Amino acid sequence: MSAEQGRQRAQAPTGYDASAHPPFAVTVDLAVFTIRDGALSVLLVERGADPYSGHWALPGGFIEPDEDAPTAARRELAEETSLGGDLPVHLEQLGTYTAPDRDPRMRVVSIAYVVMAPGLADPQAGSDAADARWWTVEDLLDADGPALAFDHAEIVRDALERVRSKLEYTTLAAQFVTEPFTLAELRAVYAAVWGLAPDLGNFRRKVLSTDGFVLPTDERGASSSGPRPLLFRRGPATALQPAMLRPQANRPLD
Amino acid sequence: MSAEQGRQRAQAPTGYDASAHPPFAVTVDLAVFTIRDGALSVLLVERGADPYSGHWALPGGFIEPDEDAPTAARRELAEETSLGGDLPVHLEQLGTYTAPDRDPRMRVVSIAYVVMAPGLADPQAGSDAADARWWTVEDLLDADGPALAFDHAEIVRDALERVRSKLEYTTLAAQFVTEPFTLAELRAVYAAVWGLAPDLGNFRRKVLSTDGFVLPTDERGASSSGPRPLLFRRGPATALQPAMLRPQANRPLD
DNA sequence: CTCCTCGTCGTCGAACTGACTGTATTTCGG
DNA sequence: CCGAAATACAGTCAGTTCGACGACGAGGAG
Repeated sequence: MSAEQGRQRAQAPTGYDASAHPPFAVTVDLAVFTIRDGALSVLLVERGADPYSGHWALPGGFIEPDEDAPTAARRELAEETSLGGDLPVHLEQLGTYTAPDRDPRMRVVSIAYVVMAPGLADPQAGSDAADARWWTVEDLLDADGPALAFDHAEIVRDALERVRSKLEYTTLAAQFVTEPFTLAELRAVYAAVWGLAPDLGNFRRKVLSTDGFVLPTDERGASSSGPRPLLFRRGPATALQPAMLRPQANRPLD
Repeated sequence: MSAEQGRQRAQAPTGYDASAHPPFAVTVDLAVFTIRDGALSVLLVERGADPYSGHWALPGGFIEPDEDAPTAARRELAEETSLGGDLPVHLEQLGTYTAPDRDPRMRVVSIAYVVMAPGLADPQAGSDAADARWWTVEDLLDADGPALAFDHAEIVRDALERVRSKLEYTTLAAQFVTEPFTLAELRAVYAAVWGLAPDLGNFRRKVLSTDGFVLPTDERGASSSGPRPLLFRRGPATALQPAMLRPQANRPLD
């Protein structure tokens, strides 16, 4: 809501007294995932200014006066990764983080977004960041991994869980591979995100029997040894029904 | 994020110039669902001030300087429904709505929450609202239903879809009934939310075979005719694995 | 006493899954 | 040129869950 407060504070119905409300800054933060060398990775930037100078953080920035949050997210994504809005990246809102002390300077609420994209190039440190690079999730979550700025460790945890669960019941894995792709490449996405590869035969059966998950082409890719695998493109389907379960989570009712 | 902008705007590292950023107001809006007389219903308040004076809207209000969004949501909930924080209501963040022109007075972003609670009493119009009452979802979505203020129609749509899908793969339905409850009452929740009741026998089998969904008591409730049904309480389980599918969505791969 | 309602329990075939085996195709080492 | 290794792809089989449906029995209404 927004207008109830006009009533609640007994102000003039049409006027608005900004001083009656605490000043908020609103930003977007991006948890950008890709798969590099078979490992699920997140894009982080090294902060060059206080607070948290020298710490790694999620890319992000303020929402401009005339743009909404998705637009701001796409703009920041383009600035940080040279990913244009035309690339088939998946971008979805994760949640909003509002702890009053999450930024020591002032009251900032951050709208976090999850981005999933096929193998991206190494970023160059933007003009505003000391450094920028991909971190594998494994390195990031390691005990002696970097301590992230603000509450970004929490955001990364939530984003990771979102990605992992979305692979179960959507066709989102196809967003992580470049077209055309083989089924082995698609399976490698699941292996990288879940840490455990689904059974090869059952995976093929599931993907191919789900109408519109992948579209077969009439081409075959290269092979280091063995038959040349058929190439596919992304299909129009978005939901997986029933879900594809993560291998380790298969015994929920025992 | 929040501090990147310090860099991006080349400000002093520790200082912060609020005037460099657009002033945002941040509110929470609540989509409170309950089941009354077998119908899924949403709580709305009638606005008593411009803009949208006379229109129905979701309850909500500003976030105070020293509280986070969940705290603000609980506070507004208590103010609007006399639901204390002790009642077993489910409250979860739905998403944040940021269209620049969603409030004609100033820039407002709203963090929407979904609340699910057992049958609630009729609200009395708060001191700040012209009126407040429950609307059945059916009446609300009807062609000649009320036009909601701001973008609240969109929020209600999203919230409704959230509730419907959450019933599929979580034990959330138990949050809509008062303890102790019968399986028929629990099934009526699914019927009200989905608009179609799951098969009785299969529903029993699913609920009872899901460990920790409901806990049997040694009491039986009243019955207008027939055997007296066993009473249950909510169990500790939260996830449903595999999911319980909405009846009309059972043929996804045909 | 009888009808009717509804809680409870059981059955059956279809669909899906996990685990596994088998076969064909290609490259590479010798 | 030939065999070994690796890989794509197809198929089998038992176990589980699901939708659909029917049977039984306890209680109240007429």
